[in-house]
Amino acid sequence: MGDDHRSARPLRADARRNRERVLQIAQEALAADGLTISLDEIARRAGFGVGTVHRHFPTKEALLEAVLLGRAERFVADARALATAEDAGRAFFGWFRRVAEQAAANRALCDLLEGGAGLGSVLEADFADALGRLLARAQRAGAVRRELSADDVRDLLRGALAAERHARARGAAGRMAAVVCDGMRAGTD
Amino acid sequence: MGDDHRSARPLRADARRNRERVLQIAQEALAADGLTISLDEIARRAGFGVGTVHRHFPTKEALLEAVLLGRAERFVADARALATAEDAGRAFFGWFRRVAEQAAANRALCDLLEGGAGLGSVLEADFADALGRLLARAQRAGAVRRELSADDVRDLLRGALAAERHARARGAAGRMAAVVCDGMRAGTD
DNA sequence: GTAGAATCGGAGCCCTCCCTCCGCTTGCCG
DNA sequence: CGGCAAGCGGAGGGAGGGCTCCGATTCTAC
Repeated sequence: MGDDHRSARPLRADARRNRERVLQIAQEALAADGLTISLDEIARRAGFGVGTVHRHFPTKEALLEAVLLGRAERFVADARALATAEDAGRAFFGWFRRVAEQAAANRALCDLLEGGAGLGSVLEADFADALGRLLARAQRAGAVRRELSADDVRDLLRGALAAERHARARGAAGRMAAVVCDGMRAGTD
Repeated sequence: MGDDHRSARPLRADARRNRERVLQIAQEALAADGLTISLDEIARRAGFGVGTVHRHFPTKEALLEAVLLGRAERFVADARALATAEDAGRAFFGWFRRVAEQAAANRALCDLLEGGAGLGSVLEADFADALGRLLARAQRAGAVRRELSADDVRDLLRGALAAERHARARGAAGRMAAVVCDGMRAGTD
């Protein structure tokens, strides 16, 4: 559901440049400071007035969507691409760790995936679906414990994200997600 | 460090009752809604004016401390009591799971333990110390992977907490922390 | 070069929070 | 019971966040 243009006339050249700059700065600011950063602060960092930010992105949510939705969708696409991978266990664990590690590098993305249906309940449904398929195959292949449901794994991903986010700040990236993955493996205990 | 009274004269009977009631309602409200609940809302639920809440607890932080510090300290005491337990592995994992499960039942306690040094940097130090001892013994006993540092475990606890908190809302309490514990066990993979 | 449309800046509105202040009420001691 | 300190309620100050509005500015078609 749409940005805007396309139906109306194209943006003026300077406006298009400014829009790009807002997007760029917002992306950096969100990655560094998370979803709670204020639009005033983003405008300040970009060197614009608040009005300019609001004209291009009418609400804060619209800006978040423009910056983050694509990234989150990539995780879903990634999961779908692995739906028929040879090694179902490898596919599942690889995806899980990749999501945890990549999201951990971006505070806003973390906030988004950790939170409930904060942004895009549609995306959340797709995400759950893709995760469910990957999990089911991995379980049939005997690589993941049978008793874990898709909701369990969704919550474990939230946990891995929280752990990775903090660990990353101390230069221990990747290890926390690995521990959680080992916990999900079959035959442990 | 100190509530208040004791040095001054004792509270008037009605004031003491009211103080207890604020504490009681605040405890429930915080458990249900987390650290971000407003003092106005707590006052409203207790049936008092904001002024009354602020007289008994001069700042929001003071109220949080009165409600939560004791609970968090119990975790530290619990860890210390287990410092010489027979089975070091059992002691470590039991403690880890207990913290994750009990805190998961209380949103504010979760927020507190997940966040950095939000409240009581002294407590945080004690907490880290107690956790470190429990971990070191469990590792010497071969029950926990050697490569995990105390900071790693602290972050994994944050993760387990986040996972448990969400899982609890769907009636899957305890399972998430168990998975993380299995991931920390030695000899996996 | 110029007129007019598109864009911009940021003051300012509204809302939510924490906290303070003070006039009114209430328990308590003599 | 009377007086008064202790306690109470809640208006409102100050900070900060989202969003709007409109005069000033800048681009661009002609």
